[in-house]
Amino acid sequence: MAVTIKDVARAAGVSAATVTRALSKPEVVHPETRDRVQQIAAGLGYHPNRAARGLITGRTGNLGLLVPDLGNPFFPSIVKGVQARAHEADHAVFLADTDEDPAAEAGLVRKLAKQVDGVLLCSPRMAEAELRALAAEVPTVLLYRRIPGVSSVTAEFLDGMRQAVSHLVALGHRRVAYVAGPRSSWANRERMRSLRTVAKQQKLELVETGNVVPQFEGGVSVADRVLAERVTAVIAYNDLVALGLLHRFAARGVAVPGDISVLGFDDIPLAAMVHPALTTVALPKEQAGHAGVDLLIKQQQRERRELPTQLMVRGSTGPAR
Amino acid sequence: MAVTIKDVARAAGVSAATVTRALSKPEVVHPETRDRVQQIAAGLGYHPNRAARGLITGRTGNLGLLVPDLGNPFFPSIVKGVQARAHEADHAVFLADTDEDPAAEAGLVRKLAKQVDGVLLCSPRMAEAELRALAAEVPTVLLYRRIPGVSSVTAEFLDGMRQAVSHLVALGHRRVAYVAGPRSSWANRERMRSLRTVAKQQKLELVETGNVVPQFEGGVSVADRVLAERVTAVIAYNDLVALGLLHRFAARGVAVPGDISVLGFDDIPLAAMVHPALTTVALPKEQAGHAGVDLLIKQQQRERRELPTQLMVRGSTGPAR
DNA sequence: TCATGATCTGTAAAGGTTTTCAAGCACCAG
DNA sequence: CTGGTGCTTGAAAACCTTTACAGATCATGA
Repeated sequence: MAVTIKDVARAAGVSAATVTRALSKPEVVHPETRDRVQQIAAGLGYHPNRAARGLITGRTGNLGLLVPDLGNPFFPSIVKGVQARAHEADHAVFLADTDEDPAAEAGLVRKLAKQVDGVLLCSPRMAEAELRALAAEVPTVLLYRRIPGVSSVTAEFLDGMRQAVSHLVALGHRRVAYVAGPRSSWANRERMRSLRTVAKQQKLELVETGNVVPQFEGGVSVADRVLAERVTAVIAYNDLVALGLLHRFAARGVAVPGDISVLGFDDIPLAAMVHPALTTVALPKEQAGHAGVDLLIKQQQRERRELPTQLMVRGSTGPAR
Repeated sequence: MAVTIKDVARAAGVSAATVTRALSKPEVVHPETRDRVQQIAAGLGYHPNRAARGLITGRTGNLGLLVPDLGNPFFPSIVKGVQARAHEADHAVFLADTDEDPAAEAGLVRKLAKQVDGVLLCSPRMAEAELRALAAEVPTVLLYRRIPGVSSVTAEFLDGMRQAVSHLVALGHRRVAYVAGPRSSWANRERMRSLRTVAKQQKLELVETGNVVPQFEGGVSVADRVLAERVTAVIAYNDLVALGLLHRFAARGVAVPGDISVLGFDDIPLAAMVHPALTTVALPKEQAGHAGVDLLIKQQQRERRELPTQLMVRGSTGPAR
């Protein structure tokens, strides 16, 4: 049913080898033959079977991409970026959603491993040792996580935090809360660390609450505790949590930014759509996807790329009360 | 480098055939041999190369999934559903984002075709004839589109619209606007048709505006035109457009639902997070993904499944002014 | 003891492609 | 006319599995 290289060969009156060459190394075959073969291949709608090709070349033209939760709009943006760049490079992408289950991650990767030239692991919660073992089996690029000896794409968290804190300090805030994300998350540890450093530098008093699930509900659940701390501003682990805070504040009649300023992290598309629009530290998402694919395709091992961040000032932050 | 069936065979002192059998048809090999082989395979971390297997069995264990825009939260939800069910059935999924480009769709599918057992086409904008041609080449299931002779999963749009309109009529609305989506979209045509039918039945005066891009910006761009129509309620093509309306209304100081009620379609996660929360017709998303995968895996041709819809009444609709 | 059958295992072919190697051919210089 | 060179092509092997077929072993019943 499917048209194979033999069909083309027969139709063109040449051998399979010539067909392959006409399509992938056009310069080595006689122009006349080449044109005829190409024409016939196109006419028959022939596309090489990539699985068969992969078997012999060792390169499948496929990439694997693991994300923890497509429900968080941060990740679809990354997927979009990966997807776009992979497509440009004529690669297809396998997607797997681990549903925030670290235990499932390694297994999923190993199952994919044979079918791909490499995998992009997005914010994996996996233990470092396991991650390292995995990276030894399959070419791996980490997105938004960094461990020694493995390629990664991250963002300048420290600089992002600095922008955020400077913004708050300039608005007169002296005591702010941080709503922490999952303890096992590298991103959370990194943000926390950056925030502590910057807060100390800028003499900002920090109140840490959490840890919450990195979702809307997490923000809702911690909002009242934040209010009880009598801070004038709150920085959330990510935008989804910030939106949860916003939601609960609105329900309780707490004015934003009048009574309290709210600052997020990620800059998901949503952040600009709500009222008040969320001030947030924008992380490169599609670009991270692009960079990750580039690293993988160029087979660059142990390469680190750190992309810039940008504070997006919107309506949810204002002068301290 | 990768461990193949031969490695296992050698280590176990048996032939490759026995290894295959020990793993996929355990009942036909001697218990003792079977256990030994299985143990060694596990120890070596052997996983059959699915590409090679696919070559001979004709089944790859892969599914293709095409979506128009991951930036619209409606689609990640579907992807999540597909992904989850596919994984249960031990299938991997190829994801492709066409970026709302109908021309790219067919090409993408054809490139994937050889590597998958079937494709899930989500809301394709492709012309019906082309879609039909494609379905003849690859087992195909349409998600949120219906054409004769091709399996599909859709939702009860008509019933959803009836719920929505009844809700508005009960609140005293007599004249409402509909913001239409892309003209080429089947979903838009379907919603439009349902709405017209229901509006006539319930004596609701309908003002049609649009067509807008099915995104936040689309809603923003048409909001003022909607206000100029002096309607007391507006139904948007989808939630993203509704959020755009909400945004622009808030910016202009138009009270929702005080001055105008807003009703969406889809029930994306976002809808419940904004203020006022969006009243919307919930479409099954993850379930649609599940159903689609089931149809594909069971190889059911020309099967139609229509899932129920549910009006979610939230804060954005209220009594007519 | 022999034939029969059941149970278990190995050999070889197949699937679609790429690549290595060698062969065929035309052309040129000697 | 001969040997060499360069271009173009085909045959065959290889990639990793699965499966049809046949062979081997063993026990059973006659």
